[in-house]
Amino acid sequence: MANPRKSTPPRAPQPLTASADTSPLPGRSHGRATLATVAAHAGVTPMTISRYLRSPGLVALPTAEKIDAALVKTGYTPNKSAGLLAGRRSSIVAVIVPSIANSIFSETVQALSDGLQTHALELLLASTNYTLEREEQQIRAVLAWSPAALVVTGRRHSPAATAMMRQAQAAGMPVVEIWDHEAGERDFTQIGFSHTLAGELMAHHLIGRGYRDLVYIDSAVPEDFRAHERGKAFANAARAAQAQVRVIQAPPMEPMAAGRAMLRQLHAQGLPQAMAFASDYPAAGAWLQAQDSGLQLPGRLALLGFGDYAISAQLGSGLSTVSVDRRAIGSVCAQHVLASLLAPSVKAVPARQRVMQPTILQRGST
Amino acid sequence: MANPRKSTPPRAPQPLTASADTSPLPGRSHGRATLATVAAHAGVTPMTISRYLRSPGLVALPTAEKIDAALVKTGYTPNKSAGLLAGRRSSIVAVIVPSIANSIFSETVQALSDGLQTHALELLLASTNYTLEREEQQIRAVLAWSPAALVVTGRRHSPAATAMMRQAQAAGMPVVEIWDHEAGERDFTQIGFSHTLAGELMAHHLIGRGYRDLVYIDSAVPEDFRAHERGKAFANAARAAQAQVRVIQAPPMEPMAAGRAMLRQLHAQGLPQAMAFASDYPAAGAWLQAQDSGLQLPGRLALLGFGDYAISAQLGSGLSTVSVDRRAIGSVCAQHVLASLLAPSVKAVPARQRVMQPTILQRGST
DNA sequence: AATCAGGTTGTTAGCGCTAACATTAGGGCT
DNA sequence: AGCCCTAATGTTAGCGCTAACAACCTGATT
Repeated sequence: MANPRKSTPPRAPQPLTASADTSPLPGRSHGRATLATVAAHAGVTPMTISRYLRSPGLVALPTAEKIDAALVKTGYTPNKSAGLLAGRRSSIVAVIVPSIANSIFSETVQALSDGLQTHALELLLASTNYTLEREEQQIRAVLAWSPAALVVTGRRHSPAATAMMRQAQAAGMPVVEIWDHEAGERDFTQIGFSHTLAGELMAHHLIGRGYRDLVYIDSAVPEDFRAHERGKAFANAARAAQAQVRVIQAPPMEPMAAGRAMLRQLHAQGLPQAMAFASDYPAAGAWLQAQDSGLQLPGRLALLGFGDYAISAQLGSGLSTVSVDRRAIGSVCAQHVLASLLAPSVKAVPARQRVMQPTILQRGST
Repeated sequence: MANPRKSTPPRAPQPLTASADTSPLPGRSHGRATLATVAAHAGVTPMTISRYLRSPGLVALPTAEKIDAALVKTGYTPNKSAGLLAGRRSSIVAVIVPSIANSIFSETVQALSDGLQTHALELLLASTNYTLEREEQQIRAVLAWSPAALVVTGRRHSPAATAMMRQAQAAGMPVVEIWDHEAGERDFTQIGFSHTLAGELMAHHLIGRGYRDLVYIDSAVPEDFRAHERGKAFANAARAAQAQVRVIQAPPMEPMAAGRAMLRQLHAQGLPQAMAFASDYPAAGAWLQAQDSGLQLPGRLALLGFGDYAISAQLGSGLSTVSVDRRAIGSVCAQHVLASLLAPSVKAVPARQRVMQPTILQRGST
């Protein structure tokens, strides 16, 4: 019983594909063991191994033990391509973000990845560098892998990209837009917040605290639609409240340095009462520049960031900012995808929106 | 001649797999068009479409035009799983990092991704949360997709993980360890630098500038081997130079806050002459805390970070740090992978090491 | 006119796996 | 004893694609 060979000799004729019994090691051709290799070792059919791997409860205990041994001995690694081709069930989730390096997205991706990993889903990640053209290419590329779900950033896409997303969704694939939200009938599930709302929130906060001469420092990236949307809403809300407002595009340099540069420039030409930024990084840069210039915050100048990055809490009495739960976007997205995949019917989890609320985090700079 | 139909009527009976000619739209079963769908539309064999897609020069011009039209009409998207299964050529590169959110790695991943995208390679990304156990799981998971290459972080792996990596490499897959380097015979290509060297560099810098009572604030993460290695080397080098040195583990909190906390604590129990950190974040936190406490830098206390993050250049007269080219690690890795894949022989691009040199970036804090 | 080379397209056979159904062995029931 | 039901395993047929080779059609060569 300890020696399994005792009961194995009178086994099936096992002509198999090729050798696999000549060498005790993994398969032949290109190295890896296949189900057939394992099956030969365990004295059963490949189908039984496949079954055992996916629902162990379906095979008898003695068989299971033989299979376990064979699995270890052969060092079997499943071939997901073959599995996907035959079974039409993918374990890949495709995620497309503007930038991997930008911590605003990387935390979301991390949370998403964590959520998926517990269910053995893999992450196929692509970045667009903030261009719709690249996004379209990337969507095309990842769809070729028949992912279980497609996650894209934002609600603006090229016509071709939208068409591909629609078709994928029609074929039963969950398609999610993260980091954005717009009211009304939408084609896809959105998990995010309204950047218009966020921009208004920023304006109202500053106006509410008495600042009437405002500047919004916009993102230097042309296709950073969400930052522009916040800026536009900020300006509209400010004007509606009779405040003076300018929207200025940041110079295309490292964000914190850009914040410093903008403050320096405005300092030279005349400071507004308050500056709002497209993200906490330039705001932090401006904060540091203000400190270096001996500007009293918020007495002489108020500063408002966006995103609630770690640095904002660390700067002196704190940088006021807009808090958006970056990790929640990722984890809610993971949950949504999992729910969609487990749903009995494809339509059971329709394009329900998950709206998040950005909130003002008032600290010492306003 | 212009009308190819002239010679086509007496063609093959083309029974095909199924319909595909009954409906002008994409395939049937599960929505997507297949090569057969396109072939039916173009009046040729699937093989010809396949050929055209991979090497357009091999098909005649009139045929190419028909195929182009059919491609557009059917909205064909290739099925990479099937292609991989049949052709054994993967376009996936698997990358495993400790953390996606940590900007230290996300910039490397971004550079890697950029490098791969130009050659139509996709990125399968997984994170280990700094545990070898998860790393092993992730390696196992990504190998199931037969990636074209495997990139892991660091040189420490579980025995099973190492075995899988060895086997993959033996089967011809480039396997790369990034963010680390150790002299001598190694199993895998390494693209990174020696953390021992970096730690020594930090100690020598501080000692060279006259500081003799040192503290290294180590990472709070137990399996952040590289930070520990730097700390150990730092301490050894300091002791070898007759300096006094302590290694203290940071509290497990947000890195900048941890830096502040450590400085506060040391301030209470007696400050060393210089503090070195496992990364720029806690160093920046300490810098801000020092400023809030009115501590003169570097007169009363010297601060040395690691990583050359953007913030370090922005803090007052600057935070001295160790510069390591995070993006270069990613782009060199991409180049190496591409070279390996294009190499005629698998052995043509062997485990050649790419050693990078960390350098001290002296700024105002030391 | 027969031969041949080269360019172009078709045919065949699988890659490794799983859905769907078929088969077999045993156990409880009337 | 005969029957049916369930549990366990096997068989068959492909998923969509590509490697390898076969076939064909020119036009040039002898």
